[in-house]
Amino acid sequence: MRLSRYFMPTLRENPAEAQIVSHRLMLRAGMIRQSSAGIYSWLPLGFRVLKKIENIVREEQDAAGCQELLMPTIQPADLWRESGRYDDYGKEMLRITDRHDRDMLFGPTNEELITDIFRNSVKSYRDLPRLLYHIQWKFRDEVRPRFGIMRGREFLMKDSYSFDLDYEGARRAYNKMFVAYLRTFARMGLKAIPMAADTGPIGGDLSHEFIILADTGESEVFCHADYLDFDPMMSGVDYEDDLQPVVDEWTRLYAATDEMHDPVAFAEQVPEDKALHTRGIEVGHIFYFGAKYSEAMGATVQQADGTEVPVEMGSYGIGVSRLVGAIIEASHDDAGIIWPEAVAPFRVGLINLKVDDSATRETCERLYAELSAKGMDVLYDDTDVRAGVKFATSELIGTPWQLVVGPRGVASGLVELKSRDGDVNEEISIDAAVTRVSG
RNA sequence: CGGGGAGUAGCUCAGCCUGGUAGAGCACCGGCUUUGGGAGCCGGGGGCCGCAGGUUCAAAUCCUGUCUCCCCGACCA
Repeated sequence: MRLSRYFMPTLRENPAEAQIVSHRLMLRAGMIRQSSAGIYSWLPLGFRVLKKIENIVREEQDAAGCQELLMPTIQPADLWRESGRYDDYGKEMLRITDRHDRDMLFGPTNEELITDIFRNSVKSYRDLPRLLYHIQWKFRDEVRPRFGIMRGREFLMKDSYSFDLDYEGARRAYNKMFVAYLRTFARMGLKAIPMAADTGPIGGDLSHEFIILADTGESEVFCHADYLDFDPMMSGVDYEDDLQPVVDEWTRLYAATDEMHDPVAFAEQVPEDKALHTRGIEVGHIFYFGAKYSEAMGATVQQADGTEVPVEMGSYGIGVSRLVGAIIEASHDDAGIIWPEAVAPFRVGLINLKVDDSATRETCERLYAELSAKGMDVLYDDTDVRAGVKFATSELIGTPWQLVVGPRGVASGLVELKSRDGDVNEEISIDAAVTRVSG
């Protein structure tokens, strides 16, 4: 993409309303614009990142045997009356009346809807288990939206739902999602730690929040420091295997958010030099809730012996839009965003330092063509502004690689290769640059 | 939902106390100069001063109401 043609309205100054770093940087980099409190438009740059994150989530869900569908944003109130949540949910639920005076709502989540779909179509234990998900916009009318995209009212969420005949089956589904989540966040360059979460009236130990550590996080967290050295990408996971050992390994050490924190257990289980007390951002939540909805809504299957039982269910969420902010919180510096490669809007920022110099321009055009031909996402800064502005913009939007082309280097066949994280900064030949960046 | 703050140009803000018909920097347009880290000079364009009502000869400024946004707290992916 040529920057001269790209819609990327950057801001030099910090908008007054943005307090935390991810919100500031997203506005400044031209990723989002606020429409109203907690509701945002995604501009091209932000949208690219959102899509990349969404696709990683999708690939890992698919790999775990979860099947994608798409449910509507607007739901009928009657389904929620069946589960009893229409009254329980309170003002967070955006209620709408259609022209026929029917009560509708903008879905904050989809348990009722998926249970309705399931009960209408599945009658036999032979059709179990099932694992379904969708990636859809949700709306929760938060009293006080804040932190930009991280705590908006409208947000993009991946939510999966499992259906099993019994607890053992539900546990297998839970474990699949547990492992899929570890891999999903790791692929985005995040260290997400599963932490014990409140299971509410259901009880048991099948609820975990996946938290990434960041000083600006909303929740206070306590965990064993060894988690930071764990490798979530255990090679060749087979989702048909028994995943319990993996889950056990990841839940062996102490990890809890403040609401589940037990200071005594923490002191007993974690040596002082390993005790980590910091803040975190919740990016995922997996939850087993048994027959809560299936019972209320009559989602039953017939067993081999002819008797009917309500299915055992669980739900598994990932805050897709929140992840955009969370990744920035976890990866930035004073100059701007430092994107992990997997989610970067562009892999390479190609900077032409002197657009009216023909040799420089030709080199840039050649690099742009060759990298594009290799399938690299390149943002080519072909605009006629001063070098300092280009560097500042490039660092603000945080492309992992920066290729700087100026007349001085071009004269000797060299360009400058820099990595946004500061690890690489060298002058190399044009051919070598293509190879290095494509690697 | 309780407490606090703010709405003036695309962005950051001054002007308001003490009413007299709208300003700066950045951004934008034109020109000249400059050109490896957010350039300089000259000339321009752009504002129902959030909205409604009131007081006054006169309101961005004073009064009342209202809407919106932000922050702290309680609540949540």
